[in-house]
Amino acid sequence: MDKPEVVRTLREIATLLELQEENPFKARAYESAARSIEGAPGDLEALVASGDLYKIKGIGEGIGKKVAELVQTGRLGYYEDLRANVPIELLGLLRIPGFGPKKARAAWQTLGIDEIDELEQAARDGRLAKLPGFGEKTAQNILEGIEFVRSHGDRHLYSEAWAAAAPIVDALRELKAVQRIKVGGSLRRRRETIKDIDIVVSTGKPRTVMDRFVALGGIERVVAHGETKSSVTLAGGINCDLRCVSDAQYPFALHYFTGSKDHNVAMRRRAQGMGLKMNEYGLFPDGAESSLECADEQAVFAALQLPWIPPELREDTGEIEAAANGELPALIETGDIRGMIHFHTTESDGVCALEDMAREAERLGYAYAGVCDHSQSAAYARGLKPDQVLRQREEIEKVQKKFKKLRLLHGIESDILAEGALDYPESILKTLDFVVISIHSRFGMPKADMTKRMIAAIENPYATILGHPTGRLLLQRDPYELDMDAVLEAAGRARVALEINAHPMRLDLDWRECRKAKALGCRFAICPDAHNTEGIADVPYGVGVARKGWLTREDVLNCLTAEEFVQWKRVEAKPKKRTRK
DNA sequence: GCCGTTTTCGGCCCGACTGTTTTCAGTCG
Repeated sequence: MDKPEVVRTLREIATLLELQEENPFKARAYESAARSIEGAPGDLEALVASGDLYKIKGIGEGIGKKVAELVQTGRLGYYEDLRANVPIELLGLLRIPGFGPKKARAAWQTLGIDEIDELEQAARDGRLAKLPGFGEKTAQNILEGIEFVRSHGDRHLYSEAWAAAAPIVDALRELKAVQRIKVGGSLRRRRETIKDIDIVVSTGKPRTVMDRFVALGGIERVVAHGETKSSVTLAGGINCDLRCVSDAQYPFALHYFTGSKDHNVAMRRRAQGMGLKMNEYGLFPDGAESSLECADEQAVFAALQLPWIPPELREDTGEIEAAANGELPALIETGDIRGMIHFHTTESDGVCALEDMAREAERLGYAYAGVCDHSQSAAYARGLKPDQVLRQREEIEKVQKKFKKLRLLHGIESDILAEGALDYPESILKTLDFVVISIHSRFGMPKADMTKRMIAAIENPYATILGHPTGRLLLQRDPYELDMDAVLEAAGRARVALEINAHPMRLDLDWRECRKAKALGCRFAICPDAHNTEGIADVPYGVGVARKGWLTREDVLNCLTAEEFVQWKRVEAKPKKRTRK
């Protein structure tokens, strides 16, 4: 069993223990062991073999043995026993916001509920509200939570969909029968969540390709198995469609199945205006039987007198017009990013040491890296007290000596307190190279108060970057109530860059806000918010958001050199007096 | 179940919020 699966199993054990009302600290021990292993560099099998597993913080006698059993045999008796005691469906119910292990256990033990429809029924007919510790309001909240889960239930994170699609594409590419292959759909357009995976193949032998496709590993169910289209449900619950076309049709099919639907409609309208009919098989001059020949997607656009439009922009938000006018932006690329900004270390809630994070940043080719641990109010994340901030400065100087190419910057992720103040006095803030300001508490404030709070923080002269501006967790938590326009305007005015948090569950700022923000004079920072070395590799997800938001390298702060990055606010913030509305 | 310059037992991150209670439990970050 590999590392991700071991981590998942440990997390599931923690949840199962909570459901069984075991010692809560025991559950937490499994949770923290899972986190440690997730962040531990190196091959898990080797760690087990060498015994170095036990050097990892949080792994002792008990869990160590269980991890070894998992790695070596792929099974774990302890885990299987736990699962036998609790209906597995109950775990799924915990996704409902406000419905935690205690409530789930109560509903299950007294009413026998282990399934979402039953839970909804009990919430509606009043049975739930009668349980001790429940009430009318709780039942109502659970109904709303169920609604939320349902409305997001059939969608998947971009990162997960990509992880599911890549091995399929790799496997099919090995077939001789496959001439060209590419992922299309919302995945190719880099939407933040994905409903299903679309793969387009050109081949002279569709039957061979389709037969191989439906026989691939990791498929739970074959929904359809035809010559031009097959459809399967993968083990993770994601649907995957495969389309086979001839090599001549491929560019048209790829464009068609990349979408978006609205983009396609607009493209067909353009084609029509030029006397052409456009569909997934080709571009047909009026009355003609056969399509124009286009060797690739570029040629399809050229036939409509357009430059190639990057898939990320194909949302019918003016990209065709911009293309026609020669005004498409030169979209930012991952390689443009020079600074790996916003990561956590073992000082707060990260699982890797500063030096390890720096080493990985250097290996990935970054010129500088900005550490950003949590501030003192974030007690749950072991936020840094003022003296720890000062000590971290010394630590950075020490570690810096070990690096020639990489420059380390000292930042902090300061909580925005309830009234909009930052989490340290000026004497501490002024020692830092930059300050990310973020909201981690009091999410439920009324819109007006939240907006005021946010703007007050933005106007703090030490604020550099507004962290995960909407606070959303994709498929889990909605953004907080906020007058985003007012916030963007304030950020533009105060020269506070907007973070594009690249964590796959955040992707926050939303791409839809980027263009608006840019028009208001805002700049951006694409940050991994990494809590371990592997998290640094999330940066490209953030680049995807920036590209969808029409951003270029000039818009992004951490495309600057380290010196320019540090000086950006100080130098350019000076001139005019701040005008207040 | 883990951990240890308060070390082999007794702590374990902790405070806010919400809704349920009539002083607190559950959830969340």
